Amino acid sequence: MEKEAAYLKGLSDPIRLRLAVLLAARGELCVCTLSGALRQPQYKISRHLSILRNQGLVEVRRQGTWKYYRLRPPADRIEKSLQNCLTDCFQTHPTVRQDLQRIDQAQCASKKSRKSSGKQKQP
Amino acid sequence: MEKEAAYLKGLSDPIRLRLAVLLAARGELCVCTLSGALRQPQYKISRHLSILRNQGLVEVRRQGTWKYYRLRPPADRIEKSLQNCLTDCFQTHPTVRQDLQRIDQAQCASKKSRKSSGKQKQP
DNA sequence: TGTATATATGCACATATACGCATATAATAT
DNA sequence: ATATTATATGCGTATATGTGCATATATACA
Repeated sequence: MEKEAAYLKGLSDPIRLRLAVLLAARGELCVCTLSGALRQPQYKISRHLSILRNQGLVEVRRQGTWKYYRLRPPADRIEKSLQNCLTDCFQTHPTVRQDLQRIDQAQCASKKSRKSSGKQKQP
Repeated sequence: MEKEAAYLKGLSDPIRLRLAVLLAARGELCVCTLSGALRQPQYKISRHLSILRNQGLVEVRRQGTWKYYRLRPPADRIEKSLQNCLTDCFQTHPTVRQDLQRIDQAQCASKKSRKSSGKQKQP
């Protein structure tokens, strides 16, 4: 039962829970987007993502200087059920709605005017 | 999101997770039964139950010298979904099966020969 | 009253956790 | 090579957590 408890422990911090819910909602997000959405310093987000990663909750993809995090596909019925909960139950939570809204309005580099200058690859 | 994370934190320890799953399966159990099922000292079980209680996961009923713990009815969709997971997904876990088996074979006082002497009320 | 059983808790200790700050690493662009 | 942007991490610190042991509390019974 250690494994399952560890999975839940990964979600047992407010910051990490928000991160997981956002990833469940959007599939894939980079650190700076998450940092903006939660209005938390980048180092804090990076740390929590690395905790989620160590416990097998998320995986990463690199694209240029960005790293895109996503939920790892569930390994069993329990993980699947918990991820369903992230998707189904948490999306209406006020905090989550705000976080998602900030993602949509984000002026993060991956959306911002770098596009106009065309000086960096876009995701 | 603090509240939801705290709920998950309650379940994020192996002992407490097992306790919650057993309560989900059996509805109501006393400390000595749980102590026997998990093969953990009584004080440890009491402590973890009090943690679960402080975080609103369980409630208690007293009957004579025994205290019967049960899951608190879910307060929202999230808690409901998580409790469903305890009931649906965890019941086949080897550890849980063993714990349940020990409950059934329990020689705990609430099942034992006190009944024959009739000296204490039975649950 | 005193005894037995069930449950809870004070205490000390070791370990884990979350945090902020500064800085390191990595990729890209000039 | 240098600068810029994105991300990760070492360090110190404060707090939380889980544990074991001993003991306290509470109820029931003789």
